[in-house]
Amino acid sequence: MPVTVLLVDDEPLVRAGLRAVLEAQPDIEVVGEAADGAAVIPLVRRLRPDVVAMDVRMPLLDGIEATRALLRTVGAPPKILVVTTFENDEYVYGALRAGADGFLLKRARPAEIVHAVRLVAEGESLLFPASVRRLAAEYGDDDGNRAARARLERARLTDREGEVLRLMARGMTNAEIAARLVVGTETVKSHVSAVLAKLGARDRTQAVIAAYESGFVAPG
Amino acid sequence: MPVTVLLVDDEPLVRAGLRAVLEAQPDIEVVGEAADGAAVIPLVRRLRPDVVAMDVRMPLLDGIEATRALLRTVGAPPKILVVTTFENDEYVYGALRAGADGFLLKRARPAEIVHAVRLVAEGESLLFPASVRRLAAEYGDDDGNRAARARLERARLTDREGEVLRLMARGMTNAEIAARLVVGTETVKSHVSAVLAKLGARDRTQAVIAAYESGFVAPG
DNA sequence: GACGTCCTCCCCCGTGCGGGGGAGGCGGGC
DNA sequence: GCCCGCCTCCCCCGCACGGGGGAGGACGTC
Repeated sequence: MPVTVLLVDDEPLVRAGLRAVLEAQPDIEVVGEAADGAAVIPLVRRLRPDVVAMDVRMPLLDGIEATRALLRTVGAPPKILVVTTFENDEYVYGALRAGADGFLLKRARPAEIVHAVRLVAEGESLLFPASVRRLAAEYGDDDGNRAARARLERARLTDREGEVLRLMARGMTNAEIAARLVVGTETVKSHVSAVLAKLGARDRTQAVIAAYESGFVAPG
Repeated sequence: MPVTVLLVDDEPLVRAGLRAVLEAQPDIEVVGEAADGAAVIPLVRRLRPDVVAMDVRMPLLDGIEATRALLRTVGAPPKILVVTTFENDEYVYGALRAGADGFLLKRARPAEIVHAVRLVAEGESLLFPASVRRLAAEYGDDDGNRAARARLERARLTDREGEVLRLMARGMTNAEIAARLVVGTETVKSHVSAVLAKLGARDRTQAVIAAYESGFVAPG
């Protein structure tokens, strides 16, 4: 009995690529595709896939909301493999908290992609090897997944800080951010300082760079 | 006689996607793949494809250098279709100047991708419709391609300015950039001011944002 | 009730940044 | 020959920024 997979990504090219890679395996079958998160639930109900390979950044309903919705509304939900372009994608951790079973980098080699699908299908939790290893090495912990998640939770920006960082990444000054959020500039300065500290950034420019590099904000 | 295509991209997933999309067409045949620019020339000599679909950002030899090398060393070179993630990618214009025949966004729909390959195979020059239309509208010119290229040439950063912007996008202060380039800080300030003016940015943070948004620098 | 977290706002203070000027040298193009 | 673009460096000046420190109120957890 083959592993059945549903592909969810807004880029047709990525779907075609995943389909080509996965269908080359005799024990994996792609049973459907969706271009946005909103279409996922009815498709899962109908197709009952073992695994959903889901992009995090999508129109209408993103991967986090789609994951949450799936686990809430579908009995015996499929395993959810979050597909992303960047390691340390802010959204990925959101998706993991929402209940996703693992994530996968788009730049992974076909063999890794296949491996990841098989692993989550078997019920294993999976963070992308490279980033897990790096984090484990960095914090001297051998229980990679759990430690990595915990650490990333601690360094996590608060809602307000994330909001401020997003506005910083749109090129706004502290005064403009203050006006937008209807608070004083001193408040914004506090949040900015917290963001800089948590991100290890020296100034707002470095913070914005970190936001782009981590995928916290995306170009385009 | 089908159109023969050689795929050049460092991401296996993108190659698989392009292959799946193009091979679905009876009149298009993918005759080979390469993962970096360095492998292109021998492959072109051997396979003689009609079209090379080439990523701009690649290890070893990027799309610009590969394009230049192809046109210089191969008799009766293939048509070159540059594949990119961002519109207004700095490298794309470099590739066009180097002699590429058109460019194509990765997020294009399969039909557009197929269309683009057919078009350049027939000898048409092609810039991605959306960006051409926007530029044409913006500058009130109906000769889209030519005007767009000319405009982008004028607003183009000088070599030094581009170098400075790249270092700005790595979070460096003016003093650090000056040390790196072995010039005075006043010189760097001049270049930074020029960059801000040409990019319409208010400060270095906005300039770095523009660099990311335009694909001048890429995350990851 | 005590504690922690988050959001809010306040002070002082040094400085990197960017604007507005100008200017010299050097190369290529007309 | 001349002009123009580019790279280099210089002056003055205002200010947004970021560090350091503190503090109050709201909310939830234990």
